[in-house]
Amino acid sequence: MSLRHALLGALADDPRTGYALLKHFEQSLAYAWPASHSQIYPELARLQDDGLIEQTETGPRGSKTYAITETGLAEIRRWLRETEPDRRVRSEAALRAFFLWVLEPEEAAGQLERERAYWRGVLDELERIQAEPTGEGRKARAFRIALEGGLATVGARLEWLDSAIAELGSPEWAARAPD
Amino acid sequence: MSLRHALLGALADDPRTGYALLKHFEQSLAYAWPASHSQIYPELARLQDDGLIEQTETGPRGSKTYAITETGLAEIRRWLRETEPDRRVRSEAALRAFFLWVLEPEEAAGQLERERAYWRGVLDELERIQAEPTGEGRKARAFRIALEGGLATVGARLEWLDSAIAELGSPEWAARAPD
DNA sequence: GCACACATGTAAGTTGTTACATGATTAC
DNA sequence: GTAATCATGTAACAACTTACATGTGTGC
Repeated sequence: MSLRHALLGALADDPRTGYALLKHFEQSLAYAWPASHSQIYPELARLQDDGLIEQTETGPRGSKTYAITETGLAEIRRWLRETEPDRRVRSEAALRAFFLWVLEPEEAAGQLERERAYWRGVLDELERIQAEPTGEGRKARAFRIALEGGLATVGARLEWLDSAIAELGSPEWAARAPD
Repeated sequence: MSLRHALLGALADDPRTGYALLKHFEQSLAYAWPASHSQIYPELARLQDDGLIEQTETGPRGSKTYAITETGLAEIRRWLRETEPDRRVRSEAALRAFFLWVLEPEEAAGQLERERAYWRGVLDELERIQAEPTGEGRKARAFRIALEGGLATVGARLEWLDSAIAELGSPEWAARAPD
């Protein structure tokens, strides 16, 4: 039920429309918990049914603004405090690394170079966000902490890719028989 | 269809029983793609139906040993070469960082300390695996590269947790109103 | 007037989780 | 004998993806 709590957390931050939540997911939360509109809208309806959020406004083009309720705030606090985080991480990119030996070294290195280009782009984007001016409250500080987590992870991945590409280019790989 | 290719990759490495694959997932692949027995066994049956793997042996206690076929090997190569990796990463632990401000600073710091303890354990385990002697072929080298990826990621996460915990303990957090 | 971004929703299918279910061998 | 581990499977449910579907305001 992470999506439920992700939405609750985003609305605890500030009342937002469904569409604004969708954009928020695309821009920042996507790095931790990607979600599409077809998941978000029905879940918002369920959260409202359960009294954890309420619709406070109807805007132009049928947009609906939701705000978290007291019950909802209690629920996200309970989730953070009382439930054990599911620490499993799913990453197809990491999975592929295990099977690099299936390809010839040059081809494997080529794949990793594409990965590097992609994650460089992500790092640039995160650094761009980091450079933007922010407030000084706890919310802004927490956001910056989360952002630093993203930067650390992506930075480490890039360093790893550099060394992995170098290793694939070393004579040991090329010289040796497939296994 | 990542599970399918994860199984194919593991069997390309070596023929294995379903149970051995399950253990392999728990021990190494889990860091990239967790999977349970209730997903693995039916998927093996489907892979066999599709001719990508074949059962080569029936062992004690009804265990079944599978080996990859030529078709299966071609399929994993095709997957690695021709399909774009899904680079989305899902991590509840990372998600929770965005909502740290919802808790009081001391409580939030406590949560991060639990995270730190958990990831230290994972780092220890990965370092233990790294210290084990391995072969020198491409498979062993690729495995070590993947392992280094895990070590880099977990190491970066731990460094981030150290700095985040320090920041939550700083006077700015305690002094300031919730927002 | 037309393209684009805004804005929300549903439906079908796939993937993943949790629980149910069963039986065989090994170590004590 | 009994507990633990080995070994495989199914079923119900929840979560997620992709495709379908529709309508509104803004800028050119």
